[in-house]
Amino acid sequence: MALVIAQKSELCEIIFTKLSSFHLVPDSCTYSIMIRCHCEKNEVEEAKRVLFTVLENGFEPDSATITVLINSLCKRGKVKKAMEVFEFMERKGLKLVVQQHNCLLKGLSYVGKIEEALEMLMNMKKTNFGVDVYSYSIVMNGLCKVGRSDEAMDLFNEVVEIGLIPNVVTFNTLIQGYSIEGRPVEGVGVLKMMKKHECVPDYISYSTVLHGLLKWNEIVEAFGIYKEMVEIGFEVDFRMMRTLVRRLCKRSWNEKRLLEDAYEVFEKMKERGLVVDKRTVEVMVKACCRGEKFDEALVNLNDMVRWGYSLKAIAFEKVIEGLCRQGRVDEAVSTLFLLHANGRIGDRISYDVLVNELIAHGRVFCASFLFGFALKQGVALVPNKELQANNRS
DNA sequence: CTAGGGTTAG
Repeated sequence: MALVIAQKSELCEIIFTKLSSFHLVPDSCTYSIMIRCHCEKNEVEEAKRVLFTVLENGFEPDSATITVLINSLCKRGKVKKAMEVFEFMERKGLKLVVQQHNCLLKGLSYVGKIEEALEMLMNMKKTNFGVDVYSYSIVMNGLCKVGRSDEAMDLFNEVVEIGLIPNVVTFNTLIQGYSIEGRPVEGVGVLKMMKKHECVPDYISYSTVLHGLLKWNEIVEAFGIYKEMVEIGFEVDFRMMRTLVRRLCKRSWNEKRLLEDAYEVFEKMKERGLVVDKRTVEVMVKACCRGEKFDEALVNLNDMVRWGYSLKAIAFEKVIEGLCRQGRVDEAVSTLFLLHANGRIGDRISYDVLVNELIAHGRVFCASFLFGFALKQGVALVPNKELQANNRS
């Protein structure tokens, strides 16, 4: 079994053929492992042959063995063959247990025969072997995958009605269904429902909800779920965090309060040492400028240059203009040099704004120096009156 | 103490 798990099926088979030289006789458990071994190698016919050998040797193959075989067939979409095994066992007078029925349910859903799966589920209810929560979860998943979450929800209600206990997988299936159907907020509703059913949402529950909300652009809801995840201690996938930051930034243009939320997620990414791509930084800096948060913008520009990222000049230019507007001219000049350290050249507007702001502070000498510096960089500025006067003197 | 089985995401 260890060899099968380690995917060393060849070795497993060699040992099996050498059993007799150790005077060992395989029993039903050995055969069951061999069936799985062949299934792993996609040798279904071989697996079936082993099953027949088991029967010929007078062993009663136990249900776990049959499950492995049926499951392996179903997983590969060979539902018809699985049915054959199924019927063969019934002719032998062996009744199939709920696990095997469940494999078939999954197989039927997998090949798109969801109606047949539903019919089978209804028949299972009538037998002594019955149905369990796996059966329902499987069919619900089949329905969800084809955009029939309402029917999946009907089945969920049936689960509760007949006294089965839905588990985290049952709920996660519903969440996924709503997500792909474009009803992500109902996924949030399922999360709340779980708490009522005393089922603890897991990482998959939250991630699926968050992914759905992001996919359908429910950004404010998404941030709420993100916060819950952080509070619980789940590490949110960095790609989702990146999307969240960008969308919150975009939204903060019209809804100022969202800037803070965006920054919170952004900071968490840096704190976790995640690679923040330059596009996200640019969007974040842009949003900071728009929200007049130049300290934050500047901190990030500094970080980016230090880490060797080459950002678009516009990110710096917006900060320069903003700082000048606030009269923080020294920091604005520093930002200009930061831009140069980043390997780019400021545009005409940045130099214009800086020169004018320096003059406004009465620092004409600095303004002249900067003016000359701009010319050297090939940025053509139109000198204003003060500068001309200064240069004449 | 005593092998092997079925459900959810990106």
